[in-house]
Amino acid sequence: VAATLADVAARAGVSSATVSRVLNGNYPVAENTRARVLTAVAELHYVVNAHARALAASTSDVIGVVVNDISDPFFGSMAAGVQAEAAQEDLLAVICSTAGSPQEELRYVRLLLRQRVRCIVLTGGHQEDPGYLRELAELLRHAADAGTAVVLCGRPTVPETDAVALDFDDHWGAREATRHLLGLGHRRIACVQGPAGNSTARARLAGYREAMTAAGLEPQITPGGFDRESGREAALRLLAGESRPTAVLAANDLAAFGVLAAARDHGLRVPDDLSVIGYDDIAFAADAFPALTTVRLPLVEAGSRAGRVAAGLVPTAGGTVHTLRPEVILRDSAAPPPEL
Amino acid sequence: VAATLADVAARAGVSSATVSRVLNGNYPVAENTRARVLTAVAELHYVVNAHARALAASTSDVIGVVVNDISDPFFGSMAAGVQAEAAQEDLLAVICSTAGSPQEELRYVRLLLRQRVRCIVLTGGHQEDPGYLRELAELLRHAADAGTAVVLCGRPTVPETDAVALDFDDHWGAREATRHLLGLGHRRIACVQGPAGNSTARARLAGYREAMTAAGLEPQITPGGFDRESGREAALRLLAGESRPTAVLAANDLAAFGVLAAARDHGLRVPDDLSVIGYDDIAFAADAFPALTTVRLPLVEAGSRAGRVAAGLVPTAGGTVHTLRPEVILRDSAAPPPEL
DNA sequence: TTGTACGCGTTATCAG
DNA sequence: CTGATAACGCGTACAA
Repeated sequence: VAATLADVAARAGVSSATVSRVLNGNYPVAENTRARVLTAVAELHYVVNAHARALAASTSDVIGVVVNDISDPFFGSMAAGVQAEAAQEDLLAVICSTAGSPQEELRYVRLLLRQRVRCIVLTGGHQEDPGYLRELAELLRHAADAGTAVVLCGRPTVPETDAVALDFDDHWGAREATRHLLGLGHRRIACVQGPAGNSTARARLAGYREAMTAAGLEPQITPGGFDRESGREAALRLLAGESRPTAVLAANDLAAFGVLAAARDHGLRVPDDLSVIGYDDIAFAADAFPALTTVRLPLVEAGSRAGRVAAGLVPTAGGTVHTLRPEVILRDSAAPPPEL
Repeated sequence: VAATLADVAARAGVSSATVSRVLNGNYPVAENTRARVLTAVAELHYVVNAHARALAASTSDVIGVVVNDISDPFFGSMAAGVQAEAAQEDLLAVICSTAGSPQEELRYVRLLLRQRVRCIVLTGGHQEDPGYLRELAELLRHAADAGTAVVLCGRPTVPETDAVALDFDDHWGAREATRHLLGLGHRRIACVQGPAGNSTARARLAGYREAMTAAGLEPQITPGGFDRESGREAALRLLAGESRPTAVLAANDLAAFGVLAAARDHGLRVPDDLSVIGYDDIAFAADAFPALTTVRLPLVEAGSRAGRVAAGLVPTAGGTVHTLRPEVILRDSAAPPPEL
């Protein structure tokens, strides 16, 4: 039911090759035949078949973006950055949500590979499982062989691979955030960890650890996650336990929201009784109560840069790693500890 | 550099047809030849070419989703719903952000049409511009002719079109929210409008109007938008003006966050001095200060349903309209007006 | 159960 | 400047 090049050609009284030429404008065509072709195109409501084009030209107009959860602003912001940049080049972005499952991620990479996408952007920290990483590395090498570039956005490089990485310096960010609390006079600073085995969570934890150790303090770490509920549960444990902390560094902003909620449930005022620092600076951090002190990550910018690489706008040596600096944003959720 | 069916066939010592058959499993194949084929596939790292497959079988494995802004949780949630459902069927979702521009929307629909996507999901309210709607309707008819279904998610039906619509009853929701304020004793209730010409904004405004008129009250409407900043500016105007309202119904939660911020800047306590109600109930509404009273929309569910239709899992008569009921969520930002 | 051969809609090469 | 025509990689009747 859809018109083809041949249909248009027949109607315009030319060969299909000519139609192709006026459509792509890459070869000279006489002005009047060009006009005839264009009317035929309009009359038949002709629409190029991207599959046929991709097959013949062996190029695709789509890039793939893999995220944990597209409704999470952390990923949403990066995806938006990628998408915006892709749009500049008339590229389409297929977005895949893995729910944090490495297996799903591998599955999606395979799916994207058979779509012959121009490039695959993997966002967010990876799971530090040797088996998974080996499989991923192998997949990425096959991708490279097949001409599909891979960009890592907000995630460290994958060993034995020439994927370009745009990583956040989370070690630095968490260390600075912890130092800020230290500077305010806190000594009992707890850290709500991110998901076990997540590279981002590990980097943040390491930064926290470094700052604490350097200050001669004992790290106080409790398991958590990157979602609000994990943060709440972790905080509940922390606040109920012995030696309650005077400050909490959360795995990310969502977890920090959970910590804030738990503090409220415990009748603690933030920041008077408890200081809380988040991580990421998603858009809503400023609207939380109190406005969340946090570590800002240039999420959209990272996405844009990844998108530009994906679109082939910037020449990149394989295996390059670019590190993006976070920034501590001072708002109202962190203050000096309560007097004793 | 990528292996083809023929390569695999050669290596396995069979015809390419046989390889195709074992890959698709839709025809009987002898167990040992099947094994030979599979080893060849593995050895050559063969990956199906989705374009070739789509061309030959004239079916595609991708659906298109058009949103205003993927980093906005309103759209992110719907997109997540669609995506999750698509994933069940091994479908990929290409997500396009229009930034609210009707022209961009049309452009993306065209782009998706040439990708021969299975289905296009258009999310969120549309612009009520006759020219745009006419063009859209025409495009959707061509889509139908070409076999591409269209689902409207969170948006009213497009006239002269057989697109399936899943719409929210925003008129009802805004009316109930307003009634809630009325019931609390408010008389001076203002409404921060959404973007001019947006169908969703209009429906919400109409609901507000109806409730006010029924109560014999004068509507107090101020231009706004669906973003935080618009809400803040609108509230600033409202709070600086004569006859300051005791309650504000915001166009959506983001705008409500802006209203809350403006109230803080004015030294007004919410809800003691000013009640605020949002709309959508995005995940962060509960973390705002005070926790936002709002109207919950089943965003993810709407997305899932749209996704199921898109995946062809549910038989749908063309032109059907399903209306989803919102629900007023009582939290802490709305209370009786201050004593005079 | 397996192979042959054609068609899917474009692009690109090569004549003219 | 334009027209044949051969790929592109796969699905699928039709035959064997």
